[in-house]
Amino acid sequence: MIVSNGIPEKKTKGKRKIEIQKIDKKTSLQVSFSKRRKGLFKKVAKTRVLGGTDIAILIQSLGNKFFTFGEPSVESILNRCQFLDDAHNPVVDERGETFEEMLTRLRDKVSNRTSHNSVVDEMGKNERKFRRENENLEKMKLGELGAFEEILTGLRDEVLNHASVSL
Amino acid sequence: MIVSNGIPEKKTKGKRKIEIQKIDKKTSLQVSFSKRRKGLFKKVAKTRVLGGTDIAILIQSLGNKFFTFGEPSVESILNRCQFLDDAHNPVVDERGETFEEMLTRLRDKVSNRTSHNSVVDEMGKNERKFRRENENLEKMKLGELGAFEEILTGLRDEVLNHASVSL
DNA sequence: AACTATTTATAAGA
DNA sequence: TTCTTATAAATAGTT
Repeated sequence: MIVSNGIPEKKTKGKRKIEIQKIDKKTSLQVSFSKRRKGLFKKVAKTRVLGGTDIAILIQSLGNKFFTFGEPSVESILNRCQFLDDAHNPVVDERGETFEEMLTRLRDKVSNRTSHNSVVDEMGKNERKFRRENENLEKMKLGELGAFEEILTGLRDEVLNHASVSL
Repeated sequence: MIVSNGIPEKKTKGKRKIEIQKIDKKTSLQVSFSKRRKGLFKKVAKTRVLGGTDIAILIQSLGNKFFTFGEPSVESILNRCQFLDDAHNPVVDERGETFEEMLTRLRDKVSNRTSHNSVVDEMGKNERKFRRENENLEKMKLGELGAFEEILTGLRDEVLNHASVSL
């Protein structure tokens, strides 16, 4: 900084305090967004490491463009949130079951209703495939899993009924 | 700040530059996370206003506790993202199908593979139930729906195979 | 949780 | 959009 006459010459006014309020001028808005988005993503990345946490962030800009950032991925974090209610407590259905409990019951129900393990195995295989291919079974909410269970068993019952055989 | 002998006495070492890396000490980690989470949420709120955007952020802490923040709401922003891929374009699968197209094909496929309309009806009934109870079928991405289709048809094929009948 | 020296982010300007 | 720079804002280490 150049000093003359004992008075510091300031090349710019530098950063100044601003009110946090809507910016009317469109170009200013876009500049502000661009800068702050960059800073925000940077801070998210740092906070993730320093806080030992996983973070997902999704921004929808004025032009409806989406900017997302997540580690390990936005998807994986959203998936983990699926079984939490708004108060971040584990979701249970009307039976008071958690997700894992319901999965176990579904398996038991199917295995008890037939001696043909192949059917159970196939369900398991498909379930694993479903899980593996989509990494998203956990995303199904309890209500969805209940409906899923009904579809599977309902379909099986219907098919067996029309085939007129007993497995 | 107290000054004696022309030398400023520094009460603390102040903020110091740190490496962005995993913090081993648990208490330090928690303090760092707590401070940064607060700062991050504050910045999200400011960026939202100054950038004229909608933002959702989800943090899963080490203790698996979730912290979320979103305006207008986390849910609403996630919903808007549901059918966009990572490049934020509409999702289509390897067939080039959209969600609705795949739904239609699934129905046709099932109805063409059997003369027993009851099976189709049952699937439709369950599907409607699935849709109605969860308001969430639309939420399933194409990949999930494909796997869902495979589970249904795979299970049916397996059952029919073991029942040794042809519908 | 509070303090504060310092780092980091950024508003305005170019 | 990118660079600069003075300043505002956040925060690491300490108490």
